[in-house]
Amino acid sequence: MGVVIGAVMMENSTKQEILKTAKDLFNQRGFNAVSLRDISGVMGISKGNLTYHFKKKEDIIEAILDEMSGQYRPPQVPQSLGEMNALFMHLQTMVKDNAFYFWHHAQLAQVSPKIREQQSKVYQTNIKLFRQAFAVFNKDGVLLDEQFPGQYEQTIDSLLLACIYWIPFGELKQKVGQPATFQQYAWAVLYPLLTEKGKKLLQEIRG
Amino acid sequence: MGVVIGAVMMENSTKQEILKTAKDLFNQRGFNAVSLRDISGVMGISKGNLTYHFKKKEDIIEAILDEMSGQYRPPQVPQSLGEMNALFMHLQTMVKDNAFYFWHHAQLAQVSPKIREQQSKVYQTNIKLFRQAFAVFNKDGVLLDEQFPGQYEQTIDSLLLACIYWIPFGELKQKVGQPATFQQYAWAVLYPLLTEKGKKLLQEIRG
DNA sequence: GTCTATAAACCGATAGAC
DNA sequence: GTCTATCGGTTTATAGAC
Repeated sequence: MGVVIGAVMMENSTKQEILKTAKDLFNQRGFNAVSLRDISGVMGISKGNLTYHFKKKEDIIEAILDEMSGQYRPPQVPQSLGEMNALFMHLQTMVKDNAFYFWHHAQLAQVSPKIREQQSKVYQTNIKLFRQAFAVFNKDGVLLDEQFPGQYEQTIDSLLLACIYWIPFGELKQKVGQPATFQQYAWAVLYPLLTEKGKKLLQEIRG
Repeated sequence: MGVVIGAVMMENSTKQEILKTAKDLFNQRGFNAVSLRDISGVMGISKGNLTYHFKKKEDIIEAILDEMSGQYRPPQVPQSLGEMNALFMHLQTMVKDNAFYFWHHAQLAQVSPKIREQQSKVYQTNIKLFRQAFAVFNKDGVLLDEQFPGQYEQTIDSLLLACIYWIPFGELKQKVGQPATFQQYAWAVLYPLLTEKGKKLLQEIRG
């Protein structure tokens, strides 16, 4: 939508170009190190033109996030450990492609209430997804019963925490050893909760 | 050291006062929302005086971190699950008292290489600590053997990840439910790796 | 040490000409 | 839509009086 003909196409192409350039620069230099002048400079347009399309830096980051969440297709509830593994890989790719966002996740929540709201919404969506998946796995006899009240909930939180902060944590590790993938963290947390049946199934999936 | 008599005491007291005020403001308003003018204004000193002691904002944050790591006593390797629980509570208190640092953990790594270096050092220290603790627990028969190569290592990473990012993650959760403590996350991750003996011991400790 | 005063360089943001 | 010009605010830095 928006991309129709001639003049209208132009309208959006500059706007889209700004978002693309901004995202690239954020990924390269970090959100704080990128000024509006940098973006317009790289693009070869004037700062005035840039602020015509986006009044504030805040508006740019919000537009990028809107685009991100627009592209994001809420995945189906995984019905098997194989589908769970696919979900982990999907999340990992998504995080990698939007590294700057997860690098600045905490800070961006402080930038605007809208971003804060969106983060909260994504968190709620994902926690529901995992809750349902855990219920399925437990019913299918691949996931152990809760060993104490709240175990599932806290395990899910550990998974989401690892997903969100995997990027900056990996950077922290870098000098010590090669950073693990999110997939590895996720299965390491989940593995001890699997039944014998579940463990065998996982081994088949991951080789 | 440095605090001796008269004039010499004065030298450091202003410097210390700046660090204390800056840290308080960072905790209250967030690192980015605090200007040098804010700090000098709250203290009732001139900006010129502030920049006499610290040339750049970067220097202030580095000095605060130096002080933090100076105060930090590297704990003994926990020899029992009770001592492990005490370590978790100690870490939790430390994180809470320096909330601003963990809120901005990823961003501060980008501010200066020195901070990045210090974070990496702390990470290395802690990973060693947990490795040794895990070995002790396994020898004492309260921790299961590794069920796959790297399980201990990745479990430790999950613990450290939760420790570092517990504060911003708790803020994200806030609207959904009451945030769990770091202690809760830590034991939720560790519990499934405990032997029956270990699980019983833990129940006695935590009630 | 502490203060005032000042200036350069940069930032986000706005107004108005074309 | 795009541009130039400009504003107020910030960090950073320097000078010099007390």
